[in-house]
Amino acid sequence: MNIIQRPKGTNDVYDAYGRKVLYIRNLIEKIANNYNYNYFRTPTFERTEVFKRGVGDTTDIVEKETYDFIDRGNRNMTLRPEGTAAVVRSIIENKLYVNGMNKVWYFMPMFRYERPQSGRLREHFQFGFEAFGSNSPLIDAEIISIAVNILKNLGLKGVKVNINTLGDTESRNNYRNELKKYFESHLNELCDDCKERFNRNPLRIIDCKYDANLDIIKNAPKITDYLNDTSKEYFDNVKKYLDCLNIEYEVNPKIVRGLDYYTHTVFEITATIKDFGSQNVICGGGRYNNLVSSLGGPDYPSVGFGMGIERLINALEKEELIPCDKQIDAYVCYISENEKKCAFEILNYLRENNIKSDMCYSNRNLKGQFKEADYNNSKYIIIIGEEEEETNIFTIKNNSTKNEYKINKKDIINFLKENKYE
RNA sequence: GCGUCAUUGGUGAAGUGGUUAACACGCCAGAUUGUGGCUCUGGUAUGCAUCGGUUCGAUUCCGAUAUGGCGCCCCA
Repeated sequence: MNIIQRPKGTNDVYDAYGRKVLYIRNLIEKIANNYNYNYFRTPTFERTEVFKRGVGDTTDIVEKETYDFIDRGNRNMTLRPEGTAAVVRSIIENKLYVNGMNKVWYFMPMFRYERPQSGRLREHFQFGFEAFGSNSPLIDAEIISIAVNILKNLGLKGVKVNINTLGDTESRNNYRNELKKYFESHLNELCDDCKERFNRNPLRIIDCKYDANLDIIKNAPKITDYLNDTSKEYFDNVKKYLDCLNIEYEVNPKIVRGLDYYTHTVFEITATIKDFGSQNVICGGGRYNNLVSSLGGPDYPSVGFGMGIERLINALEKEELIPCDKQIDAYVCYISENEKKCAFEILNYLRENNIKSDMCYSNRNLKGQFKEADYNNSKYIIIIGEEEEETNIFTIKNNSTKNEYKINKKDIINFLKENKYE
């Protein structure tokens, strides 16, 4: 075993990939500001119970995918497998529910003990948006529109929202009982997984990919037939508001989501991406009106979504939609060792004036320094020799046109700023 | 967790049961001067994921382990 090898299913982030992560993060931050959502962060690990009770201990995530450990104080801890339950815990502990509404976004690593694949890691980053404290279908539409907006801003085509409702508690229980009744007599026709689901979470049988073609699944009762009036009206309003935001969606009664806390609206977003394998769902979310109270807080309805960064970057790379070139404004070169100090001073002067710049710190000749300038993709090269140091008039070379200019020291900043996009 | 395929330098890779592991890119040095990118010359893996086994001899064959890809389950 090689200690230099990173743990299974984890990633080192550097160079181009790092720039891609920051590019997405910056965009999210901007959009979060526009929608007035506040930055949120929770600890990387929580007491295991937070996720067991929050996410639901019949879900696969908690049943077989959590990263659990016992700390030195003998406490059961779990590395955060998803954001929502952790944020909810924090909302309750800090009594943020007194604020009425809390609109928050996060960007945090998540951990799931799984067999890795591309777009599926043991440590992956997810960002998400959560809106607490409103029962209005407006906010469901807002949350969905944020997700759609982000994907469209990134340039993805064919962004498609698949939406469904699970109804309120009453509707959901009615439906659940009806499903149990329905499947009871057909139990032996189902796959082994579904037999297990029958006891724990019969809704998930509907979503089974293995049994999807069986007539019993196709003819199974539909949630839409078991919604009470308030649930039906709620769903209609969500759709109405999506229409008024011009968001394209498709109602898909099969979406039930793998997390137990959802009520009413659930949705998944896909996009058209070349050669994308089984990980084409890049965003998932929904409403979870009972989660805050089930973790010991007050009645505090909420809705939110999560998106996986690595999967998103995969998609953008396949569609060639993500910039990753590096660039600086100026690279300072010196002809001989004598001018090194002068170069360092000029460099500092540039940086104090918000010019993105650098110089060579090892003892390379001019040729080597030019190479460094190219490596850093510098727009300009400033050359300092004996003459420049004496006269304070510097040679500035545009690295794409190769034109050279003689510029007085006090005019350098203006020159670089004005000619930045030349 | 199941199935399946893979793993050769910084990167892309060729290749073989037996002397120095091809080629290309990249990188470094020099020709090269106060101006590079072109060209030329030279240098760049005591090493073929790891550990065992078979063998006179293994990077090549076999096994285990590790990691990665794809499919399934599930999910972001």
